[in-house]
Amino acid sequence: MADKTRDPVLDSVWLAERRPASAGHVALSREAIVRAAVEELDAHGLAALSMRKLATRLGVAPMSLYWHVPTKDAVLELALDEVLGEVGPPDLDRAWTDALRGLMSHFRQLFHRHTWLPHLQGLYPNIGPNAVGLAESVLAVLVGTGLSQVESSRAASTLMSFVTGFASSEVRWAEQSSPAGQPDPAWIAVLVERYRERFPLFTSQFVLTELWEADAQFDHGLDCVLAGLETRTGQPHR
Amino acid sequence: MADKTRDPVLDSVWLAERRPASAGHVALSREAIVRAAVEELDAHGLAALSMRKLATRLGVAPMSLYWHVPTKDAVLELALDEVLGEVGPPDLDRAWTDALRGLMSHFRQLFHRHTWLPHLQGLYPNIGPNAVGLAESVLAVLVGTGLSQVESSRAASTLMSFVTGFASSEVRWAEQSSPAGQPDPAWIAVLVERYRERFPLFTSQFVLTELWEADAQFDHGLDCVLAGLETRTGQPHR
DNA sequence: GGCCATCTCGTACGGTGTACGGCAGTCGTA
DNA sequence: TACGACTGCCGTACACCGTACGAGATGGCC
Repeated sequence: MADKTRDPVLDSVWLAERRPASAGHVALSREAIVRAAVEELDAHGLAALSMRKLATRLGVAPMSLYWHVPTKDAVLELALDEVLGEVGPPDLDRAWTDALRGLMSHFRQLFHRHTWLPHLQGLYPNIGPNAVGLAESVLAVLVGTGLSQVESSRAASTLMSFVTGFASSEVRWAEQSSPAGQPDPAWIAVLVERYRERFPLFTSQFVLTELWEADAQFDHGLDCVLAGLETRTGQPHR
Repeated sequence: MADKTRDPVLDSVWLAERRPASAGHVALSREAIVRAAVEELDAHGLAALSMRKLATRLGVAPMSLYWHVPTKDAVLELALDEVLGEVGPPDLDRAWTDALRGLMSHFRQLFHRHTWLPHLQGLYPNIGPNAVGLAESVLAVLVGTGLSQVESSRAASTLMSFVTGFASSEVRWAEQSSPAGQPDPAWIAVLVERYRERFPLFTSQFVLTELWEADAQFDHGLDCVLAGLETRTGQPHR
């Protein structure tokens, strides 16, 4: 589905008209469907979500969903934006770097809570209210430093790119690591064995235990981006 | 498919044994399948790729593919790594920032050539030879600056995170823009109309034509990350 | 010739998204 | 009160998917 001849943005749920709201009773609603979808995704992942299972979870026949929602893709698009709403507004009283750090950290946590998120990130244009709200938050902080609008936009794009890229690959690796964070030694051994001569730098990474600290890795990267931004703002770091 | 009960990494093609190579003639091979898959993906996108169509393209019955390849996911994993091989080795004679710029620029171009790439990026652990080779290249440049291994790894992660994040969202937007780069004015109008009061900073971005220059945006972001890196290396920028 | 490994394929199963039309209930109007 | 129109729910059906299973074809080696 996700493609076919469907235009990725002109068919976006966010651009289509919503069905006129009813006066009478409900028993089912777009909101309930999206909520159930998020639960199902959190519990069983993207591949396990089907319209039939979703309907079952809601105690309803499969085709009933299609009154409230035009297509399965729409459900996913709505679910994506739904969780993006969990990032709160920025704290504009703190230093701009700290405000951004807070925002980005919350954003990253989303990927941990909803590990299906990276799988959707590349699929839809993010133009839902919560996605846009997040962008607005980031921009607000940056504009507050005195940066021009163009510079702020560029900085926001850079920041968000880093965090989505980082979180996506982080989740991918975390999916097959022990809770403590170390990867499974069994396949690490296979990997190292296979690549040792050809890729010595890559394989020798696996013995550096500092690198398993994902939080430190993230902070390091974020600090780096912020430091780079700073060379353009002239504002003091930290 | 992509999930089910499948473990994302222990079932990776790269960790499984390959079928012993044959002596006799071939008529079909893993390599041919992967090549055809990339062609099909380039031409019609991820959603349009099915094992049946792939088989048709190869002039073969659907189930014949399964001798050379364990599953459809494996095909996608192989296709992903295949195109990653298009990024050449780094030019170690240039300044380290320029070497990285070259590498990252090639990497970004991959996403333009193969727009299905972001859809796969979040799905599999990238442990194919070409993915690892790319990581090795980046590490080689960084280690060459005198950075420690840990610092180099961190820097590489930051860099790659930015580029994948940037390229993914870039492709998502590009998919529904005119070749010249401007987005479709029709839905822009809808978007602006809907969000004007709530998200003034976001909506006002659309009139800033400088922001349509994706290349400039990318260079800006990359420069920013490199500048941040530099504050740690002590090496001169540019 | 006989055997075995390699490779191709036909059939079939259980799943998917969703088009289409039917049906029950509610509401606005007369 | 009668009656359409509309809202919301759903049963059936279709085309398509990934792939398990086992049969058959082909070739090299003893």
